[in-house]
Amino acid sequence: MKIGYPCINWTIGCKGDRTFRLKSYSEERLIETVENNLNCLINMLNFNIKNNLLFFRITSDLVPFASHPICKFDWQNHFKNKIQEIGKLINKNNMRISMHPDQFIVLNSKTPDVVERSIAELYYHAEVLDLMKLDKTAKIQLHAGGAYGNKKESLERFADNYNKLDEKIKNRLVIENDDKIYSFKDCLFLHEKIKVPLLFDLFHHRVLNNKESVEDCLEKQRKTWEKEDGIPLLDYSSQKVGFRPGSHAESIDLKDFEKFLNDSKPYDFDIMLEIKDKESSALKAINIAEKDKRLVKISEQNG
DNA sequence: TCACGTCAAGCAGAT
DNA sequence: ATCTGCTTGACGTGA
Repeated sequence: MKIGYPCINWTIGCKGDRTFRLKSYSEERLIETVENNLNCLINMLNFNIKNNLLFFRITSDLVPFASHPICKFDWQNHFKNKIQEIGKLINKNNMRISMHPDQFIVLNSKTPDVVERSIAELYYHAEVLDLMKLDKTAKIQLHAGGAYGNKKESLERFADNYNKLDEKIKNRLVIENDDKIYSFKDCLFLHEKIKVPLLFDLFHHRVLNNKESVEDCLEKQRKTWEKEDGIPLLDYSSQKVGFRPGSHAESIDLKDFEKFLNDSKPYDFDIMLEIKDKESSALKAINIAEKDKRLVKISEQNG
């Protein structure tokens, strides 16, 4: 078990997700921004290593407009050395990495143009991880998409489009249950069709489910991951009290987290804390998890 | 230096 | 029809 937080770190004053307006696109601007983002990523990774946070989600904004037609720049080659350096840092410290393309990426859209642009964006994500020379355990997590009034048909459309994807993307894509449309059970249906690994989002499951126990989901999830995919990934969050169901908490509910750690034995997985205060909650979580025999520690790996 | 309108992209649900 | 949320504010013009 490794624990981490997504994309940005509020402590070190450098977030690595800088972007700019499409209107002000230029090659110089792109280079300058990516340079900044990669340096920040290194800083965040070093912070994480120091604090035993060995799971991290890399922002989709690392290379702004990478999949947009406006971008003709060969950023892959230009930043090859620096990206490889980052990959070495990750591999040396045996860190787990994920990425999460945002809401515009809809593989089962009824609009062919949306699907095409989504695939381009997925390709960009895969390229970042490939350039870092990370193995198949580094994953790109995506929701199943829209419902369009017919969930079954929409899942079948997802499966059809998935089957046409480049291996480069298929190697890394995993599907996550959401809190509005596709429950974990729906994702299992998808897994049966295309054998894609499933990422279990505990919080989404609490909002949208089919009355299955968490243990039941963890058992079924485990079977969707092959050995080379690594141990399963899990998103953890808790409800922001007084806000709409599904609203993410500002900081971690430690009692709930501790209870989940106890209840989830003997399953092993890496946990992404989707909590708004980021590393602050992650550090508290690590403190609690230190008592758990499942936790992988940096000293043990290097020793 | 700061206020504030707007930002590449999709979809669903609430208002 | 328009707004909000999603993993999250922050870019950039105008004064």
